[in-house]
Amino acid sequence: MSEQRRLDFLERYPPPEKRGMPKYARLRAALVSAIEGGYWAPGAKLPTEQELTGATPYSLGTVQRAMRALVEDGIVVRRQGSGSYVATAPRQIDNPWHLRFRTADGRGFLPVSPHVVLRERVEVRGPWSEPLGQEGDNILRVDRRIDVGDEFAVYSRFFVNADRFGSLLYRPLAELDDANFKQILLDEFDLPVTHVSQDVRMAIFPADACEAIDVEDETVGLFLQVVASAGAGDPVYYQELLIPPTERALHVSDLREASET
Amino acid sequence: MSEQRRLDFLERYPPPEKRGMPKYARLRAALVSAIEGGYWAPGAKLPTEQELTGATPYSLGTVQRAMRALVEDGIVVRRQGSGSYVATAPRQIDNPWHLRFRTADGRGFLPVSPHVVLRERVEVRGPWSEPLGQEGDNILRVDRRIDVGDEFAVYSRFFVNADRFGSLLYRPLAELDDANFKQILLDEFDLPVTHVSQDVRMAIFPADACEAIDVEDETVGLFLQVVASAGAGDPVYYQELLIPPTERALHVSDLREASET
DNA sequence: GCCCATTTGTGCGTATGTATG
DNA sequence: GCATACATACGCACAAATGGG
Repeated sequence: MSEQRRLDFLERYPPPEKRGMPKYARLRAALVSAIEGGYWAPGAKLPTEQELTGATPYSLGTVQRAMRALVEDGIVVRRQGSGSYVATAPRQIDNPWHLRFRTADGRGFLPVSPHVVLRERVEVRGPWSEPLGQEGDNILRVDRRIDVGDEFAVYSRFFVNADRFGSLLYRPLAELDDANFKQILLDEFDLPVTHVSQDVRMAIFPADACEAIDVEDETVGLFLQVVASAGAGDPVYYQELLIPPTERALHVSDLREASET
Repeated sequence: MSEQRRLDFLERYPPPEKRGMPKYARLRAALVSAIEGGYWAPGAKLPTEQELTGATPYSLGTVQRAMRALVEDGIVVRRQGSGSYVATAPRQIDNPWHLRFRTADGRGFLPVSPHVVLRERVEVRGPWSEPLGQEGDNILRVDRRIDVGDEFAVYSRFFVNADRFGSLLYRPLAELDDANFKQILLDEFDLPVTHVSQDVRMAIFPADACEAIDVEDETVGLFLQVVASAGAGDPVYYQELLIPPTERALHVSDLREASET
């Protein structure tokens, strides 16, 4: 007889009931919530497929598809013949704004603290125009100064299509300070950001940015361009990051590449 | 009656017959080969699930799993009620050495041409030691100068565990010039590189690297550190790239993030 | 070394839902 | 309305790895 494992996670972390959301996605979401909420500690053994199919309204195939997705996320490790376990170093699910700097020991990331310095519609065209479908001034730009661990500051320019995501226009600025835009997209627009394209080079920073982040004019630093998309071909935002010279390394990806052998 | 679609791709692009390779992976590999080989043009309609299950030794579930993997790769687009199509801008499958620089128009990538300048065992420890499991001098280092589109050169330091991948030691250097190490890992060791962690910062280049890539001493440029893993927690190589100042943007990722909402 | 229960991995067949044209 | 085609879901069978006795 196998050891009894906790199976009431569905009560504590109920699966979302979004209309049209498939079962495997609901189960996956519930498991993610439970793991992030500490229901199972890192390294803990998860219920077996049998237990999950028995104690939940999900069939074996559905359970397996949800678990496979968690493995691809790096949240769960499965060992044939042994069991499924919470990954010991679960990857950060929400890497807000794609801005993570390594700590000195290389293991963690420095805390970031953003605040909005500008919000406006833009009519000029730029690298954002094509991916976001600019027509006239339907582009919303949000600039932020992002303090990184009391060491330095990064300047961020953020662009979305105002026709699609106009509700951002009417939020108070303070609310945008700490907003995880990915979370907003998922919660309010049901758009999961799944693809990220990032280009990096060195560049001379413009005067306004230098002033905003307290570096001297004409500073040369890292220039990062980000296009985030929902699904394979639906860009939802474009972002530019100006990172002054620092010893800290910017972590640009910890992502899956090709899938399933 | 539906239009007859070409179904002899399995003869022209036979699925690999690796022992223990699951069917869905073989079908996926065959489809990838056929698409990359031009059997179906971008935008072309692929055979339906029915046709595939009927004309191949694969069941519906297997076909669907292979197709879903292709969608996650961005190689195929599926539309319910319509069909499956080759993506019009299929992502580059093999981004050798993670070194791709945008062309001026931002659409393509500059050609790269590497050649080996050094191959040796190393005993000193470094950032590669922990992920690769260094014990004594069991680390193999391969340095290369990589010319990028006749414009500039990048210096690359590459590290693997010699105990695991010792066969690299005995290959002629010329053969390593153009080697796609990912392909070697897949073909000879059955190890698909699926995870890539990349950190970037600015750094002063050491004298030997400056000389090798024809830039002046003490040059400040991009410093990129890469850890590539097979599966969630099996690092297979560590790489450092020294990129001198250039207008060209380095493309650091076009990868999936979270999966299957 | 072997056997055996457990657990995940793969594969097949079927049924049903839903979007497309 | 209708046939087509992808999407989800279920149930079953067997293979393969694990871990303990």
